Amino acid sequence: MNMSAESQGLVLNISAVERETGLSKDVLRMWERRYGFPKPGRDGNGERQYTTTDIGKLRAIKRLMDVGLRPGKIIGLPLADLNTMADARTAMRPDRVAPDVEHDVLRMLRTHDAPALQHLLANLMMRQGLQRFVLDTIAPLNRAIGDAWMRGDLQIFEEHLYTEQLQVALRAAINAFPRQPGAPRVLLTTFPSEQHGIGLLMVEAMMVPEGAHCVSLGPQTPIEDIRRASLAHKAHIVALSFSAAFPLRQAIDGLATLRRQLPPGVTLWAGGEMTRRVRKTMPGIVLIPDLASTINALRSWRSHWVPQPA
Amino acid sequence: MNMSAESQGLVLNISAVERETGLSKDVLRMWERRYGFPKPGRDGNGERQYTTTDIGKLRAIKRLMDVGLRPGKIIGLPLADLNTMADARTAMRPDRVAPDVEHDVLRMLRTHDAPALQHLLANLMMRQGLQRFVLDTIAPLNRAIGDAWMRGDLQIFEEHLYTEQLQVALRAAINAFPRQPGAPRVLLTTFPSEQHGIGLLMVEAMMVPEGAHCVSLGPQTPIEDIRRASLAHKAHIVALSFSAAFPLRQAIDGLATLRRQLPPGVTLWAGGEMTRRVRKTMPGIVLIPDLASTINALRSWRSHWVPQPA
DNA sequence: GTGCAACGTTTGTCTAGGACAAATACCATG
DNA sequence: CATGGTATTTGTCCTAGACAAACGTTGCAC
Repeated sequence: MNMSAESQGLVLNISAVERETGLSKDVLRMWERRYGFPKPGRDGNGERQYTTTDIGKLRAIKRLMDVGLRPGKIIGLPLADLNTMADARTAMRPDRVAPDVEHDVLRMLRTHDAPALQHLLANLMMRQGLQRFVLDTIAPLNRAIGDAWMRGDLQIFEEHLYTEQLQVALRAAINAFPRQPGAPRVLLTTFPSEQHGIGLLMVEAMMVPEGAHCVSLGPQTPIEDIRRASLAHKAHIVALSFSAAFPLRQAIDGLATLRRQLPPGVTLWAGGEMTRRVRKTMPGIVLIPDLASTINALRSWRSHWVPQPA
Repeated sequence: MNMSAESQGLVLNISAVERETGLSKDVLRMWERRYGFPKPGRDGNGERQYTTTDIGKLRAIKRLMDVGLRPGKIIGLPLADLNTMADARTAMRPDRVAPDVEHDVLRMLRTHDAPALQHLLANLMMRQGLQRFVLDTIAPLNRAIGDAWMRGDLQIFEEHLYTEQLQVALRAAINAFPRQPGAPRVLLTTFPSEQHGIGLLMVEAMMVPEGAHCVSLGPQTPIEDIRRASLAHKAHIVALSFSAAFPLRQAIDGLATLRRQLPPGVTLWAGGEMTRRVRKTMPGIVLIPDLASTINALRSWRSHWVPQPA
């Protein structure tokens, strides 16, 4: 009778879990059938009642999947092991954001203090310069925010608030650079099934100080539209961004198709976490494994490019 | 054999329709069972294949539902009738955005030209002033964008682009006003099941020029958190925003609960399209049926309010 | 070793109809 | 006119089976 209730006695229905974890109802039911986790209790009406403990483990799994691991390999592991794996991944990366900055940002997000966050971001940007700001502060901060969400330290809409404020800050900084007409014109976008658009803005922030003229189409542009836009803008480079979990085959097929559709003189770049999983060599496609490489790739392009006769 | 293929021969699976219309897969299947619409063809594997014509009608139905109509009443009507109803609604409203502004904004969205849109919005705002900008330009523009989406003139992510740019413009304008310490403190948010947050920003834009000190929690704040935040910020007014389709009973119950939890000295406002559907009188709750009323409500509050002894 | 095709395995999404509760509309009563 | 009860509408959840896309691995050719 007085068995210890789940911490705080909170139960969530399957919709709430879908919202909290980003895993579809179908997937949640399927995992229960196949792997036996999560195995929620049922209410009087036979409907699933998930616990906050379930949410924690599901989030950890989701986060590891987002960096390429497969659910079957990790779903049986205890939460502690999952956290160990996630920690190992973050420890692997040399770039860590200053602890006090991370702490401040999390506090502002939890109190929904958008103006303060905006002020902090602007301040850091002015101090570091746009490129270092993106590389040294934003990239690791993104990971820190993701980890905080996994631990349940942030609500999903608090993560959205972060993304939104970051976009405001980056856009303002990018717009502050004057457009140089003679510079290489770069078309930025993602394939239709790619959700994450923040990477585009970060790439743009890396390139604009180098004197590139960026045209961002936003995320999710159909291949045919990419082709048309590249012609319309007379782009020299078409750059696509892929998040870590993007289906490899779909990316390779899409890139090959796009490569065939683009004029040979147009350079095609593929960047983002996904590109580290690529083993094949793809003729006519330049892989950009991390943000810092963007600058080298641009300089390399400049040294090889021969102005085309109109 | 050579029967006319659907216009452009495009077919969409149920996931694509969910994404394009915002109607869940369950709802799409249920409507097919109950009302016989939409009745998609099937591919070799028995999976539903919707046509672009289906999408058009589904969007029209969704849009009319979002203003309070029920699906059973309208799902049998031909598309022309649905459009007539939608047009009648827009014609009813006296506020229409200037046709050339609407045209320009749609063009910029279709070409994904965020900087141009930003420039246009900033320009209009400077010319009209913040309050008139919100009332005369943004409110009708929002409806125009929604209608364009219904007609299929805009992709879903182009609508998102609009929302995003609008937020940038409004936030910048709001931040430009100095914070007056002695003014009434207004806490702005929505209930957890309410998705639409842009209304909050518009309310804030209406109030800040009146000298109010607004604290926006963003959308989806649990009732208990609203209570705590109102105490923490010593709010004089707590203002909630509800979109047109918000479940009436849930709003009334939630408002009654919140009213009981808040100190009697704190004024409780309920605004947004939904409030026009309210018939009951709710003691201790002020209904704000439209944006323009915000200013009157604020002046009324000022004239009635007696400073509380600390 | 490197590149590539063919295979088995893993994984997500789709299908069907049944059931029920939340939300609403309608109607009667104070 | 306001409140409360009843009928109807409507969305979400349930089970369990099926299949294709994505993945990793193996074997073969260079």
